[in-house]
Amino acid sequence: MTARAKGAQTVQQLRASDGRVPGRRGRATREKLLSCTADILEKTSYRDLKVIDIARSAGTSPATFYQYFNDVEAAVLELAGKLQEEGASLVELIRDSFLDLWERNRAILRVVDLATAEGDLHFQNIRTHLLNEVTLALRDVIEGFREQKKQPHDLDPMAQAAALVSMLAHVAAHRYGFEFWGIRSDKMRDSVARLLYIGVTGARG
Amino acid sequence: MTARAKGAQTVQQLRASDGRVPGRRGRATREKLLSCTADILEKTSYRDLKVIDIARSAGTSPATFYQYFNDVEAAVLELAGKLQEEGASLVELIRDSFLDLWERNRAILRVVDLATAEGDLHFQNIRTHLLNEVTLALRDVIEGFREQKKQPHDLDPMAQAAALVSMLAHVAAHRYGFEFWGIRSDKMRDSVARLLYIGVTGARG
DNA sequence: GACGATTCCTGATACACCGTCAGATTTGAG
DNA sequence: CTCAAATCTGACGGTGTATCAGGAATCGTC
Repeated sequence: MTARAKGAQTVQQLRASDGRVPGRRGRATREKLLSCTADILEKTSYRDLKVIDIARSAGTSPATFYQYFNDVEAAVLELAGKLQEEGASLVELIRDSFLDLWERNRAILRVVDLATAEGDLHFQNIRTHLLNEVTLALRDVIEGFREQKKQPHDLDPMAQAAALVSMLAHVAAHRYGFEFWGIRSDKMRDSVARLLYIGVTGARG
Repeated sequence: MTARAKGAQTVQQLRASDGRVPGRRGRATREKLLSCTADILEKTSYRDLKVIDIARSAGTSPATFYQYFNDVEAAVLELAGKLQEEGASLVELIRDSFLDLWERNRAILRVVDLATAEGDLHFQNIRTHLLNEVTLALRDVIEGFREQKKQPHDLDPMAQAAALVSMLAHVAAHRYGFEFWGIRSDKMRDSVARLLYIGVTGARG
């Protein structure tokens, strides 16, 4: 079992694994390493993501990698963390861009999913924050409909919202899988939108 | 990138990596290796699942492991394959045991999920077969309600079923995550059941 | 533009795991 | 008991991990 990242690296001041404060060049190679990590993650499985490949691909040596990250997970964690910023505007995307966000970052998001399922707290936080806003926004809307008696009284708006977001997330993650089943993606989107609508408003399709 | 399992091992006759036909003892250690793999998968992350650990834990050597499996993935694949048999009775479990199936095999199922997302066909098939019956069963029921004009005419029953199964699968996979959000699991179950009911029948809660 | 200090990078290294093979050991049928 | 098939393992070359000390580039300053 490898050690997890020991300290948050973006909190106060960016630090290398020793105490150095990175300058222009340092940050550049750091970024390069990150983007190479993302690239490789697109092409190979998470299990086969190796430090040496990242380093090679970035035209540098493994030792350099460890200058900036404690291990591969730390790099992926950082990539995932960047999604949080993107997730801030996620609420507006509910209607039909939710799938696109997932699409653009599917390589990272599936690792987030796995790590979350495996109980890694770092990733769990990211996942939470990423979906939190959507879920909360949905909850509020559902709450409104419940107060209007359009939804059952004993319904928990947060649970309902979480169930709906689960559907969104899972459908997004397995987007291509459905085509394999002979399901047209526009039909899929229809069903998701419809269920979302019904689940939120309590109305019929 | 490691090689994927080359041939199905359970199709005709169980074969070791050379041409041997395993006997009593051989199958025993094979089983032992499998169960140890499952055990370790419970405790450590998929990424850190090492052949040497499995072998040690089974009281044998890495070389023995390779006698029976091409790589770790092959072992996990086999474990996942066993779920297909269990999945055969999955239809009956729709109402409230779906989550339990996931629970009992969560370590393996999350790997199946990841591998599926990463496009491994072996795993994709297992996932497909595992969820296939449920989805098909749901589809038929939905189809029935559509013919009764209880569901919109332009609704694709298969897509609708897939969306609902997505919700089930995702909720099951992240069961504990919801407690972290302060969502009571009985409320969660209520919402899922309700959405499932509405989604299938087209009726209101 | 030369100097020193700081930052950056890498070769070397010790260690761990992978995947393979020849050969030692065990099993069991006759 | 004997022998052949089945089973296991020690040993090995190859690759990846993680660390460190020291060489190379960069920057501020005079």
